[in-house]
Amino acid sequence: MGRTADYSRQSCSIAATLEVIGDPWTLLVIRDAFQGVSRFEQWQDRLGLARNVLAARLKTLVAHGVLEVRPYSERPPRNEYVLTAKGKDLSDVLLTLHGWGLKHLYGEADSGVSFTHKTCGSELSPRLACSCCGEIVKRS
Amino acid sequence: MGRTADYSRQSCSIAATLEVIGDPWTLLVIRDAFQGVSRFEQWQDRLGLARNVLAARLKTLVAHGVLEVRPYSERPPRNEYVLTAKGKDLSDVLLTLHGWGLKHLYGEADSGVSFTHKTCGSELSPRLACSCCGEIVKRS
DNA sequence: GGCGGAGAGTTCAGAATGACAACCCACTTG
DNA sequence: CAAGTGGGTTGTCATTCTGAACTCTCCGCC
Repeated sequence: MGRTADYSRQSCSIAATLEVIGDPWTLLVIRDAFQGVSRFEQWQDRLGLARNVLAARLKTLVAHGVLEVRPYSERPPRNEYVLTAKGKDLSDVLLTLHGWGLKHLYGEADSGVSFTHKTCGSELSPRLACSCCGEIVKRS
Repeated sequence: MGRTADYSRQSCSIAATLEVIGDPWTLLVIRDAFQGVSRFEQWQDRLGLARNVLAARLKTLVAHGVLEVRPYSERPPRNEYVLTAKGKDLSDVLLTLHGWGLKHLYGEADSGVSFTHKTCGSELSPRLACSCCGEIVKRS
């Protein structure tokens, strides 16, 4: 479902990740999930995407263990979708995308969403650090 | 071109970033660019995507300033595509995606590609740090 | 000089998705 | 009891992707 592209022969964890979150709208669904959205109608209102596409995206995210279905009413059947631990780990991806967009697309301003680093209080502009030695990573 | 989805009304730097790199194949094109691929035929061989789609992706990446065209032959006209500074800044995005896939999809092994942190020599498993205070970011 | 081949695309037809709108079902509220 | 709400499903139509063939320009070779 989703993308027509078939990344399967890549055997690469980047391709594998894109297999999960690379469909159109998927990362925005996850972004909104981080902002507390958990119901069908809320996503539909905020994103304005087609309902069948949203239903399909939620289904595959659940299938991949990124979201979890949590029924909050039996009759009529009503579901909430909440991030699993696996899903919450995608915060890094979102923050990195946000950081790049902020730097290169919005000229450090006016980004719509923003994240603040609670510990130091500044607008978060993330860098990658090596989990082994803690040093900020530079590319060669 | 690419995705049918229209993110434009989102006014969010995540959506804006996805507008640039969210099309199918685009991030894999960039991944290969980091691994030294710079010519049409090389991408086509490695990714196995349709030639017209590759042509379209290269064109929009150039239009967005992620790649730069560099002719290396006048007659016949032959172009190379190389990452700009803006494009190179996407390394963080790739590394983050890689890290997530490694952790959640491949169980810390067998990822196809790998990145090594030159300074400390270990397999890189990146964390986000606050560029202001250097602390590893935790989400709330 | 003519032939085959490489590189970088472009141009089709046909298949698979995504978009949009309408519809359905089970309550709930006025 | 009629209208509204949440959460979808179904259907049709437009767009995109795929795959394969075709172009164009040069290069090397016999």
